[in-house]
Amino acid sequence: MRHAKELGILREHLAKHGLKVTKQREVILDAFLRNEHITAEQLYRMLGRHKPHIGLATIYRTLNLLCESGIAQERHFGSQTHYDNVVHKRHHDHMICTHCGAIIEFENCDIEHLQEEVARRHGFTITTHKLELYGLCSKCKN
Amino acid sequence: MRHAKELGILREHLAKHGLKVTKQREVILDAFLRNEHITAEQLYRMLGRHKPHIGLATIYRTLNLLCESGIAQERHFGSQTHYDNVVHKRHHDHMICTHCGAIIEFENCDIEHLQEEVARRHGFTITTHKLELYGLCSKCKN
DNA sequence: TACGGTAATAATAATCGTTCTCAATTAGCC
DNA sequence: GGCTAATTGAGAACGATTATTATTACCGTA
Repeated sequence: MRHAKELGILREHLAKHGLKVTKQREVILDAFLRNEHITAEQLYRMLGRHKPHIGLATIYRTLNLLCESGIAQERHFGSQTHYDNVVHKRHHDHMICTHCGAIIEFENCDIEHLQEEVARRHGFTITTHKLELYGLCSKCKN
Repeated sequence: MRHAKELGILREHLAKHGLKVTKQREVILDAFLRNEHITAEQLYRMLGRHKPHIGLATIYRTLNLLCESGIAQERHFGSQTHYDNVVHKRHHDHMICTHCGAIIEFENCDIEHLQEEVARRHGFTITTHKLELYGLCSKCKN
């Protein structure tokens, strides 16, 4: 079975809240984990011809469960909500080209350390963060 | 006249794009600048009993103009879009308590320098950025 | 000051992403 | 296997934002 680790995390989260493990939830988890980040709509189309048809509402419900259990993280970008895979992949931030829409990922430990420092100074405990740089990518500078 | 500087910026932006200066735009700009950050809905209620009634659509249109001209910056938070005043106030980022919803502002030059460095490494030119730290504020740690 | 072209407005309808409702189905414990 | 509560899919509903449209306001020019 693929994604055994994440399936375990999800099962545990469901058990802890008296919820049930269903075929749909397993299918959605599996499809979700094949991508870095994805929207509900994309998942819906991706699972379009799956044997038991999966409704859009179920996908939204399940993505929310994945967020609660720490497998996914939601990010508001444009009009849609994107869901990031945060288990296998290290945390990363984004540079977004305001001209062509390109998204460049990066990670920087120094920045994260400074964030921790700022938070400590305010008695704040960080659980997660979001950093987005907007501007022009190398191709669009002309 | 209050907010003469920002009015000048807006007028210039409008002129450059063949758009017109209207009473509504001046009123909305003025009301917008009285706050650190605000939503379209809040502005709408705030201007509810203004002499020429101002429609919600006009507020959205004008806020978009303010963003284009660099006077405002939009931020997606929860389901609504918040608009930040960025002319008088220095750029600042936010710590958001996921328990009580408190928003703590901060600014940190070192982080911004590191952002520039990362961007340079990717041939990216930053025009603006957004940094949000999520977690628990000092009051909610219990 | 009046004119004329064009943009802006208010009201409303429409759109889009997301959530809710509800009857039918299914998981998980006895 | 059967009970009970959770889950599902379909479509309606929702809320924030944008488009439409007839009317009004701006502003350069005469």
